[in-house]
Amino acid sequence: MASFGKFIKAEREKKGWSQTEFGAKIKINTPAVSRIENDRKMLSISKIELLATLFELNYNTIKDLYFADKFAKEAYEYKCSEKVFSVAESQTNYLREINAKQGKIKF
Amino acid sequence: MASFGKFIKAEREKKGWSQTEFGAKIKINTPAVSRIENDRKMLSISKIELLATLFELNYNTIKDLYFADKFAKEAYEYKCSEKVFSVAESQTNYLREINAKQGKIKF
DNA sequence: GTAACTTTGCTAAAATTGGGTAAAATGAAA
DNA sequence: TTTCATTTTACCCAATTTTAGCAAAGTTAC
Repeated sequence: MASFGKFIKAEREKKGWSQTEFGAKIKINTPAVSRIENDRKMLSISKIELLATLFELNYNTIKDLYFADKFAKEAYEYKCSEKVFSVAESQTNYLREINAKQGKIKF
Repeated sequence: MASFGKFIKAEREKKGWSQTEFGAKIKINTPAVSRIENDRKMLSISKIELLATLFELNYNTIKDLYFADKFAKEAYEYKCSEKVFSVAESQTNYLREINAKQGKIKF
């Protein structure tokens, strides 16, 4: 995946929709679609579920792609090292773990 | 690293500073330090360089830790799968690659 | 040239962010 | 128990960021 925007463009074209047609389905106008597809702006997270439905793809997969894109761009912008994601991953695992424990304790 | 906030607290305590003393050094007040250390708010990215200097640690390492924390929290909040970071990593690598190529072409 | 499609410049409202103050809460020592 | 140092919380705010809108310009294909 080059970017989330490029992914959206490819899926839209697979469906044979113009930017305007696609935009009408997700309730944004053509210029906004253009900016999203060209990575000038991000689509709102609130529309990801509708997007998955329109493209007939798994919601969680799309959501992952969305955040992966977001993180990648930020990591690139701030010149993070390649280690940043492994650190992030272990921390996310830790967060899941302690919150699972706390959930159990409360129960 | 449990979180960036906990990392800051540990380093501060190693130096024997109170939150108030530490806050004076980075020009934020005690309640703000408390929030940052307890992961209620993020420290501004603009202060990361000063932070590295105060803790006598490598700037790029601190910056990585900062973003790793940010990504981890977001990935956790939105229940991303464990794959999100590997996707992000390959995209970041791709971004570096195409921008290196473009740099060369322009040159 | 024309029509369909896409992009850009400028704007705006809403949301987010990182911090402040005042006061409450906590912890340790006497 | 009291006191004092330290930390946390409630409430607030200015600045910034964000996604989108409109109008118009630009591009592409026929």
